[in-house]
Amino acid sequence: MAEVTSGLSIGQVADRTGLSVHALRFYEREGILAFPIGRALGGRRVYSEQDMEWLTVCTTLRASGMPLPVIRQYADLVRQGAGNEEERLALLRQHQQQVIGQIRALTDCLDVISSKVGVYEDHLAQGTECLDATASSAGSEAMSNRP
Amino acid sequence: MAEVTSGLSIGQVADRTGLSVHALRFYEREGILAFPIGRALGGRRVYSEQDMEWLTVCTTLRASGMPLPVIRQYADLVRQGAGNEEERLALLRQHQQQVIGQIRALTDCLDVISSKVGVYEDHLAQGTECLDATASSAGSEAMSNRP
DNA sequence: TTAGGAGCTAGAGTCAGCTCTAGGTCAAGC
DNA sequence: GCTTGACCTAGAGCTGACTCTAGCTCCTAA
Repeated sequence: MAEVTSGLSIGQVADRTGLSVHALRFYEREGILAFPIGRALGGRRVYSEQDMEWLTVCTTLRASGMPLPVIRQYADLVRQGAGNEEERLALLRQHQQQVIGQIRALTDCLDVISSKVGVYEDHLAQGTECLDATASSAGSEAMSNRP
Repeated sequence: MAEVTSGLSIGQVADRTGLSVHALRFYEREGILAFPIGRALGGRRVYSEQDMEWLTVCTTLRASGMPLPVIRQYADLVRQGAGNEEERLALLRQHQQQVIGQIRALTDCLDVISSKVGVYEDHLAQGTECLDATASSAGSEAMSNRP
């Protein structure tokens, strides 16, 4: 394999992606990177534009909760080259649905949390004590639902 | 301490909350539960309505990413009783902001993922091969931005 | 020419959040 | 009386995703 002379060092890539140097090496070992990283004289890694783009994709997938084994699967498909686009699309669509689900779940949690915040704000504004031990609006609602 | 006779067994609570029996015991050991769980003859746990409400709060907080040490902090405040409502409110508000941040971040990720899904769909619909090796829209955009 | 800094590999360690195991109690049903 | 099943405690083990260490190389600048 020819030695690469232009590109970014692992430290520069760490700075730009926000990943640690350790994590970058770890990703490579784990087969998360779609393309073999070039090497300079002395065996140092040299990252190309394409590698940076791929890392951006990886960090997006990771940040949205895709596990490393699934990212590796996707990287494998990309590495194999043209012809498996349906599979890649299926994988992405599945993750898309999961992210939509995550957002929905978080939004539901946010509603509960916001209503608890509201309950505490009201109590504090009125200078009253919280009657309910957990000051949970769910609790008070459950109470008021009783006959 | 008096023995409790009415309430739910740990198995029933596990069924209702979706937490495992192991997790319920673990939470108790870790001080996650705001109130001491009653015990029946033989030392078996008996969960009250209040415990169930608290567990609902806990699962909401956990599901939205609050770490166990923070939930314990909150439980400590609740255990201490009235007088620290400002602290509880501050803790909840901080978490509320974090959840809002999480939703925003996930929404950003979803945009990227959806645009990649779109790219693949277009390629497959047109029967063309992906020119870009990662088939990333970000990649093609970067290309078209070049002079 | 030597000190410092960035990089290398292989492999061990860490952390959160459970999850499981071993070895026991206890109540109900056959 | 015996088995079964749900529960108990203390503590070890597991998983995912890094993160760190030891011991090395290589380049650059004083």
